[in-house]
Amino acid sequence: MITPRTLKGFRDLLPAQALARERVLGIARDVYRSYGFAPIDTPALEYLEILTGKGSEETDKQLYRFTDHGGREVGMRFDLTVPFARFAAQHIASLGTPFKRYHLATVWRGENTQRGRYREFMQCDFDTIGTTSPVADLETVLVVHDLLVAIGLERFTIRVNDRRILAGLLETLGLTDQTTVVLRCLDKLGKQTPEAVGRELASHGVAAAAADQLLSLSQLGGTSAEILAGMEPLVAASETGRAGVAAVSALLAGLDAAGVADGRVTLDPAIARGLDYYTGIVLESFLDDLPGLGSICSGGRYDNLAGLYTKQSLPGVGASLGIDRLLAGLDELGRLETAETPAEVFLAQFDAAHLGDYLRIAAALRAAGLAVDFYPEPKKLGQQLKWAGKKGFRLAVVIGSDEFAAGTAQLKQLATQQATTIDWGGDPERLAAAVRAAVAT
RNA sequence: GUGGUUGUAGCUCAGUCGGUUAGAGCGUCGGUUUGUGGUACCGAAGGUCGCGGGUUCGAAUCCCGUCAGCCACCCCA
Repeated sequence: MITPRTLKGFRDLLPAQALARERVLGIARDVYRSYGFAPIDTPALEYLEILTGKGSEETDKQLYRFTDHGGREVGMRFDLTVPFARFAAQHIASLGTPFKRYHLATVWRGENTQRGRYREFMQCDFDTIGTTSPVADLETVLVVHDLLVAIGLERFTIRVNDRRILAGLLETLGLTDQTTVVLRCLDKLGKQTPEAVGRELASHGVAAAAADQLLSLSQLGGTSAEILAGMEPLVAASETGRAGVAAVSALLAGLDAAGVADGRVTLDPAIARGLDYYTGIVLESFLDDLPGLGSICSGGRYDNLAGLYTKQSLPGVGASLGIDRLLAGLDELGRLETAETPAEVFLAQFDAAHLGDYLRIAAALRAAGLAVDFYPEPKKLGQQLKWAGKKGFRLAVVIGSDEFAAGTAQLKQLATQQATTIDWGGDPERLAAAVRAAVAT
């Protein structure tokens, strides 16, 4: 006998979990579409050379890779952005720019697992390429905001920053070639003390005076206006830095103009992002109640990514919802729905002699747009109802020989056990209309 | 990948200094006069004690390995 089991970091989803995931996927799809993003798909496997060296050394290590039966070096995608860059470079001639796409798909990373951190998980990406317009940056943040609101989150914060601000300071300090290292160090400020980060910077050869300036930039606090004011003198000597500050300032103003509530999006100079390819604005999103979970939706502007595959300039900006991490967080917060059925209506099989009537009724209900589960056995009604209640149906339709004779039906709200009797006179369409009204309440 | 920690019925756990057929609650299934569920009563099923070795007369209990979960590092969704 072979032990049934799954690989480390790979999971089965039971109906309740799969329903929750599909629900959020549907929301993401709807929000992305509402901004005009179009769906695409790409293969799970790519030539290894497409995937390596694009994210960072770390992602190269985490890449699932193998040699296929034809001797090709193959990798499994570890995110959706790098495959998209390849996709864009390959198809841009027929796509035209600007091009907006979304992509909901599974990715794989061979790293160590933890809560909300798996080796196989889904991402919900959306990106706009072919434009450097600040409007695209603004729209990216708006989409993330709308998405988190549509999911039903109330307590979340989107933190934004612009990499050019730090890049400007690094330029001023003559540390441009150490950008990646410095970014990684500063990214830890949420978890480590400034002193510890300062020591780590020093260990990488950053002079104390320079480290002080970097830390003071990253630790700027207060209102967005105060943070912006604090940034200006630090980057005044750098055109790049000034551009970054201006971009963030314009972004915040745009969000305000778009009606985004105060506090939903905050300027956080410490947000830097580990991936090498970001060049402009960066954003991360956190559940206020679970800061330790990490970012559930992150992104930014990357103006050089597609340059690895084409000479054509393809700037891009976008973000990605980590749906499995989000669901792990919602589960921990007790915010996941427990229904194990996608159907709202339970049709009891009361009297086997009326099987044909039940089938006609079920068909009429389905034709009316309702999802209906008809119980397959004429079991004791109590048992059928108990089963229906556990599965999470909203409404039970109970029609026995008495009801058939009288042309009535009992509609029972399973959550409250409240039952009402309606007349349908043997007309399945009338019954369907009544059931639809009952489900809607 | 490195370090730490945990692993007993579907779930949450108990198992005393290693000692005979491993327990509880919840859940599940059946029943409590053949038309109505979440409360009550009765009964039942369900465990290779993660897996594999070792020590021992004897191991769920000790040792080693391995797999998996969690935590930190790392990195990120």
